[in-house]
Amino acid sequence: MIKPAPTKHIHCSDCPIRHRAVCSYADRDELDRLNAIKYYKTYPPGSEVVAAGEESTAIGSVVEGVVSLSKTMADGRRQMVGLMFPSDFIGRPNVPVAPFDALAVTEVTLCLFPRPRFERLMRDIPALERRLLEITLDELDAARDWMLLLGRKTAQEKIASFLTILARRAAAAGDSGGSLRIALPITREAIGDYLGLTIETVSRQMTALRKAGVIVLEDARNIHIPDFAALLEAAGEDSDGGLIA
Amino acid sequence: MIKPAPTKHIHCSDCPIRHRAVCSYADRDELDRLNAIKYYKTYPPGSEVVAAGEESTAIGSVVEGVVSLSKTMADGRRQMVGLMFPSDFIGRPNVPVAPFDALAVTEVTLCLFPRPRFERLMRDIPALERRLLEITLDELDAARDWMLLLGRKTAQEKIASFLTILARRAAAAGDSGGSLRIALPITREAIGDYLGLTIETVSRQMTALRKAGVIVLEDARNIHIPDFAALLEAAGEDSDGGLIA
DNA sequence: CAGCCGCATTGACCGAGGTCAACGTCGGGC
DNA sequence: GCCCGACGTTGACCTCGGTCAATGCGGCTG
Repeated sequence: MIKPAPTKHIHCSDCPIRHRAVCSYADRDELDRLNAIKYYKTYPPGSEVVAAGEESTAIGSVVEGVVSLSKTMADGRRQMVGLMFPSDFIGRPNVPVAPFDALAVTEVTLCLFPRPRFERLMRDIPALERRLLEITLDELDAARDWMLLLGRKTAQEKIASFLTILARRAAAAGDSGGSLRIALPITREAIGDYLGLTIETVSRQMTALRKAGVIVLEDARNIHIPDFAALLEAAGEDSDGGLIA
Repeated sequence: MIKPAPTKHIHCSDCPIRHRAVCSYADRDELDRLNAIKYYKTYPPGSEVVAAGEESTAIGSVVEGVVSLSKTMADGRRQMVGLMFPSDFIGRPNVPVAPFDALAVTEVTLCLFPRPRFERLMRDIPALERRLLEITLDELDAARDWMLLLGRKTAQEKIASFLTILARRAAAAGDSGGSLRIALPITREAIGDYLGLTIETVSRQMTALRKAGVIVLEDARNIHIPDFAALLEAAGEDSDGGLIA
């Protein structure tokens, strides 16, 4: 059994991203073992990573692209329940059957570990399990914010909130420095599924925010934000939270 | 350091409930140590367990009563993001400041552990951490179902879904055997906060379900369900899921 | 017992957002 | 270049659920 060591980030030697779950512990030998058994897989945009109810044989993280997790009702109504960006972790340990669809929104590359192997490592390495708990708790927090958005915010507040999330993510990814620009990775339909709205309402509220001067639409997929505080205001959020908060 | 043992449920000797997180590992000595440092605290109905943004000094589980977790916007709009029943775990390890209000809905008794002590034990006992990961993953799944409900279901489907959740919980708690009766633990206002609706809409849709014969209102807080399949149908859920599913 | 307060129900009305349909725009293939 | 299909925008209309207000219904206290 591996002795737990103080958590510390280390890059997998041959991997383009730092896996949030897998690479944040300090045992070098284990890292090498992990590197040996992982593999990459690429999905074209729009393709299915796993379908709801299907058995998923691998667990891993997003290297490049965007993956949406969504639930669909019998009559076709759909709600997105997760939007995963590079370094996000996908797959539920110990439960092989997926409770939602995972779709490649853009072209996607995943870094995957065979499920049984990953689960055994998780059992052997407490630090890995600890990291996974952290990630899951973060996701639960995000899910709860999302519930407030879905249950109580107006269409315009939903759109503005969505944009603040993307803006913060872009800022955190190091795109800060220049003026604030957001590249929307997803279609209006996917935004609607994310926010519990129709495409028409998404479109109308984007126009409304543009006319109010809160956002500038360079084109349909690229947005400039002249005043982040105004966007926060429109999102109905406590104005004290800055761009990084 | 404690050797991880196969997960097995053991009752804390002097505790009326089986703590999902704390008591599901097999080391007897550790259990005794845990028992030694826990304490009980009771809250009157309507009182605050912790307020959003406040530091929470303890972590533990519900022994008796119901606790709601909810987020509030600046203008007073509120969305419930969790409803905790006996044996549910409350408090986020490693993050001392609560991101939501926790309110005692009924009279509530909690079984608590001082935060620093609990966190140290978590680090020492991998099985405890593993159990907590399981719990958090379950809550995340529930949160995602809840998102589908908030984002895409009609008012009537929301009410019916809420009743199926309570019915399943009641059945799982061993109330099965007789005919299906639900005792609503919360007010119409709290139901509205749970479902993203107003009290008036909650009331109207309850009436509508009653007139449709799906439910029978014994009084405002006690509901009889003559046909669970009909309720599932009204909830817009895949009919294949039975009462226990 | 009266009076009151908190909770629930019901009705009348209205508006935010869904629905249906037309149109614009862009990009890729023949 | 032309056509076609995917994506996005805009308009007209309607419906579901929110808002405001009145009423009912116990339970509790003076």
